[in-house]
Amino acid sequence: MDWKKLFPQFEPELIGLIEKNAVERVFNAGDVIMRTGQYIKSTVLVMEGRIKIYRENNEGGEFLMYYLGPGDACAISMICAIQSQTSEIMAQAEEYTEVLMIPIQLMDDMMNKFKTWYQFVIQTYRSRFDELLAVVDNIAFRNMDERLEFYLKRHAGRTSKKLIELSHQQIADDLNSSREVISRLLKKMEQRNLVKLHRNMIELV
Amino acid sequence: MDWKKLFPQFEPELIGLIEKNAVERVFNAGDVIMRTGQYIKSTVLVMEGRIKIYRENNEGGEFLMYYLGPGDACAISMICAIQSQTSEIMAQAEEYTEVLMIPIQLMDDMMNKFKTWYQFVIQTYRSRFDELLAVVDNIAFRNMDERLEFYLKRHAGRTSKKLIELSHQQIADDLNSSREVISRLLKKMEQRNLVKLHRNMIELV
DNA sequence: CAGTTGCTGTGATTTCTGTCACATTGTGAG
DNA sequence: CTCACAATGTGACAGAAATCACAGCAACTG
Repeated sequence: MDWKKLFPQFEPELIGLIEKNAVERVFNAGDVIMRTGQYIKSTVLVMEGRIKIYRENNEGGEFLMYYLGPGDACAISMICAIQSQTSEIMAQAEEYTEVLMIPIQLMDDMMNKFKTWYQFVIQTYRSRFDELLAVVDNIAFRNMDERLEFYLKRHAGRTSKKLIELSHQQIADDLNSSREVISRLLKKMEQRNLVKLHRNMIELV
Repeated sequence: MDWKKLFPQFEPELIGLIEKNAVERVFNAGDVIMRTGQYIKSTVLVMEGRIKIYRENNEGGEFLMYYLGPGDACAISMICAIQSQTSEIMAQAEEYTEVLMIPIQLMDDMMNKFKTWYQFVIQTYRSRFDELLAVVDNIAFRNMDERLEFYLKRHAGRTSKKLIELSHQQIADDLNSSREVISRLLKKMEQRNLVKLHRNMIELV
């Protein structure tokens, strides 16, 4: 595994420590990686794939917060790991995904010894906090049409493709909306020449 | 100032360092402490009073995220301070407020030297992240009536009073709603015997 | 006390979104 | 090809909330 390329800032000693202690795990598309209320015992580094971090409410509704990709770490797993607390979110693999699980016992040590790790943790907090702020902005101030555009752009940005392979139902779930609403809004976007609609796929133009 | 009582976990050496370097600042009700886009040069510890952390959008709407009280620290100022970045939020004193401003230059040093500081920072991140999660839950899954109840309870919890001195307009602003909607919902709550309404004041029962 | 100002109550209307019902279309299995 | 099923399109309706219009009421000012 050449996961070190994803974290070029880490010093060799830190990489050695991680390699010696971390466990590699693999998930397939749809696998649930972390569940609301679950006890956390490791910090997660993403090597490959794409993890969806979302919130679930008791009535079956769900709400996408953000994605983690290669080189990202789960901020929540870091916080919870350090304090040995439970998580309040769901994490699910969107595609084939490989992660490194670092036992929480190492966290304190790594924070103290390695400046690059400490900075990486801070950077991770900052990024996730910002993403969460963007999410709050969207649901607080924007209507569904704008939220949908934001969603599609973010999705395209991640995969850097012009093609988004999602059904309307999946999008509706992520936005905690309903399929009909999404279908209608997408049709309007098509009429405005922003997208082209295909089966199970949306093309940005 | 006996601010040390608010942070009993800090070791004497850390307290000494803070006392030597931090600047005390005072704000009156309504003073803006931090503005969107403003450059951050200090980490803020709250000694007394109450600070409202909220988001503003370009069309004049605002949206309350959470409050900071005595013993709290501003997570955003910590993150931004460490990375010398700008903030994306507004902070405003809700009442007479005293804070300690710790220059960012000290942050790295304190994180390395003092385990209690490091743990305090982590604890702060965790708390704010959780609060933000609760906010997301509310706007994503709840209607205005439930959000209003949550808002009132949180407000009462903070001040540990049964009396909430706010106009309907202020509440509407915090929830990014309109006065009429809030008035109507409060009336309904009064009919359900959850509150009593007075001028500029709401009484929880 | 009269006048002004700000807070609250309430109806009418509109927009956005969610829900139900059902039609249509694409795709793969047999 | 035909059937079955999943994805999509669309109309009708319902409910939440924003907006507009205006009335009543409390509190302060001079």
